[in-house]
Amino acid sequence: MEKAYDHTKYESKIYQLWELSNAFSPIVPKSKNERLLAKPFCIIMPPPNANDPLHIGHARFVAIEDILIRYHRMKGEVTLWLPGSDHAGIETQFVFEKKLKEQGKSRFDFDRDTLYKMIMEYVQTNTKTMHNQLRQLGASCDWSRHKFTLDPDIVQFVLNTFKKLYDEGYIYRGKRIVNYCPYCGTNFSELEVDYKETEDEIYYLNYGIINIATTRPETIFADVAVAVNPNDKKYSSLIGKIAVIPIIKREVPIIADVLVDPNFGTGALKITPAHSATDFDIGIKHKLPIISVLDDQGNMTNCPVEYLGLKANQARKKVVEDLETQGYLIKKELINHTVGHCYRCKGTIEPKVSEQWFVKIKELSQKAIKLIKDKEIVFPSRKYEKFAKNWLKNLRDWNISRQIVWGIQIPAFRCQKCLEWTITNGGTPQNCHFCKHDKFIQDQDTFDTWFSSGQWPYATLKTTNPGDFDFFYPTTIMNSSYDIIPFWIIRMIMLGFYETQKPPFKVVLVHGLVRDKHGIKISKSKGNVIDPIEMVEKYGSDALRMGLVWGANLDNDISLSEENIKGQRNFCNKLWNISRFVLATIPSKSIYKFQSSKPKTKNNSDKEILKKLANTVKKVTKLLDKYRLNEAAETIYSFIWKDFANDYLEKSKLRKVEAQPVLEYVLSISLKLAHPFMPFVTETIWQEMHKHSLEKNNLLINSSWPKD
RNA sequence: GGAUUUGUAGCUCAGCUGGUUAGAGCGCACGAUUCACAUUCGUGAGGUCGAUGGUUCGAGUCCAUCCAAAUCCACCA
Repeated sequence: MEKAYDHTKYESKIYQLWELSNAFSPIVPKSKNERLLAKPFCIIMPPPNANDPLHIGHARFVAIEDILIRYHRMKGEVTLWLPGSDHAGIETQFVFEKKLKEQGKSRFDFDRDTLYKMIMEYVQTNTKTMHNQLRQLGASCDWSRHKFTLDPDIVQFVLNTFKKLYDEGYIYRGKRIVNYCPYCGTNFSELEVDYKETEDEIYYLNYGIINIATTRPETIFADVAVAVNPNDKKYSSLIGKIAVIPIIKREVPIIADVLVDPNFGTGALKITPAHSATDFDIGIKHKLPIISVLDDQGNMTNCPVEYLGLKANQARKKVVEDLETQGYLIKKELINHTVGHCYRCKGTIEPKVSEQWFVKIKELSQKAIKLIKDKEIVFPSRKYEKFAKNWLKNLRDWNISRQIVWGIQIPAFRCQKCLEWTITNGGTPQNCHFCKHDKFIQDQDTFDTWFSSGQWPYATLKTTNPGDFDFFYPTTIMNSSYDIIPFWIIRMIMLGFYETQKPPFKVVLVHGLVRDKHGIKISKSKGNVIDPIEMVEKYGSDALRMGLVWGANLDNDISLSEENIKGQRNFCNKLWNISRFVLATIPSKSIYKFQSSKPKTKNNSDKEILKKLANTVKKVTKLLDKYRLNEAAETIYSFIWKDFANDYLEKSKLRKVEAQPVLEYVLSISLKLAHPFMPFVTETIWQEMHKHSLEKNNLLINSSWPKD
């Protein structure tokens, strides 16, 4: 063995050794009796987006899940970690369009099929990179069961669920205000809109007998009413009377609604249902018509001819000029208010009325809440349980259509004759239910990516090996960072229970984000990005993994510094050198049987270290069962470095031959304890130890978890 | 406006159901050196656990109030 541990020499070889021995692929017991005795342990990996290399956040979840997986595998449970990748709808299409733009092209240069094929190729290349990166991180997942969200069998499940939801009355098509991005050409869910404080001009306008204030004068042509608060005394005499829209001189009613804030602007609000969410709600309540003055490209329409075709901000300028010359502009002032921006392209979101597919959420979310209340789904962290329940409680109907190509096209077919919709689970229908016509056009929209990933746990297990679903479902643990609880975790609970009448997982293990060494959020613009693969190459996978669980408990965000990773690299080297010391006196050619059971001894320092070892085993086991990975890691670190190396090993130098059995025993148990955290260095040492062993295929990964 | 969380050593953070002199890593100071390891070893400095009250035999831990900070959600004409 060399003087220092050089991870670059061993890591990829060790991973190959595991993969070739099928160590990651569980064998589901065939007979009923065997199955009753076997204990399943299953984690479905949150499928990384197939559009970019892995970032440090992925590395954290890989570390966490791999630690748990290896621990349970060593405990003898039938352990499956199922890897996957996510087509990640809008995200991926956006990343891809950025690449197109670099080549001076756009999505409008291609037809639907071509664009889809191009993105698919791009995604497949990325997926390969991602898989190799997962290998570099040491992920002991079962590659033979890998699934992709656009695998045909997965897609079929998603289509079936949509059809079932439709048949059972959970799906409807409705007019709603959606967050439309004219640049991206699609709408976004509420969660995908960033609200930013913006300084804008607000214009006070004369509407005949009443004055209003607005930041969007270009939409006055879409006004259908003026509303005041019913308790606002200064306007009570005007309710029911008529206001007049400037320039076009259209008469609209003055109505009363509690949603109007009497202290804002003039206390009177122009109602524009097509371009504002609040106005839309008020419009529905008062049965007002909807007039839209902006088309899908964000150009003016349904307005006087001089504004036709202008962009909203151009139109605004011109309208304001005209209002001023015609004497309708009373005053303008600057205000700070929040405006929705597209989280992808950062452009202004245009609230827009459009027809979308919705899932009725109430019943589904109530059942999900009940599963959590009944502890059928357990959140070890109280705060994230509250977070998830709170989200479920406040969910609104779920808009699942997106106006993009990259995704699963919605199986909704519109009859060309009567324009009614027919829903299938994939194929074009034979005849229209309503008029018997046989020509259809399929909806161009695709599903929200979370609608398909929300079905991930059962869709994957039902499409891998026969028997997987029965044995592994409900899965044991779902692990994710807290930021995708609203998008993903709660959707999986709702759809999983809807489809299987069982929770999709028993435990939701939520972890925090990775931050830089000062606790600052990592972002490209701040330049504090930590590339996991760079760290692996520099310090080794084991060091990075330890760094990612070290120092902060799972719930909280973790501050990761290169110094910390370096310190863990030093720990790997410490373990390496302990082994070098222990193995130094072993004859190198003959067959050697290592001390694998607890040695009998009368020596006091022997007894002391054996006792400390037993306590450490007990403590680490308990901590791992409670998901307190940071404390477990620290316990192992401190035992190996302080108790074993600095204390016992130093003392043993005077009596090396006599102490040899204890040294061997403590080393082998230490390797087992450390293996889930630092799989590469521990396996490398194990292989070194068993070079001349009689047992074939003696892999640490397959060994058993220590008991005392 | 609603919800959640945090405040412990210079920095980043552990400390689970309350129980001796409050811990780790990094950093800092001093010292050691052909020893398995300089990716090392030894010694040490450094904290009235955000503040004030309360419960208790006993509070970093539980309760109340206050101060400071963070995150998420809603609204903004």
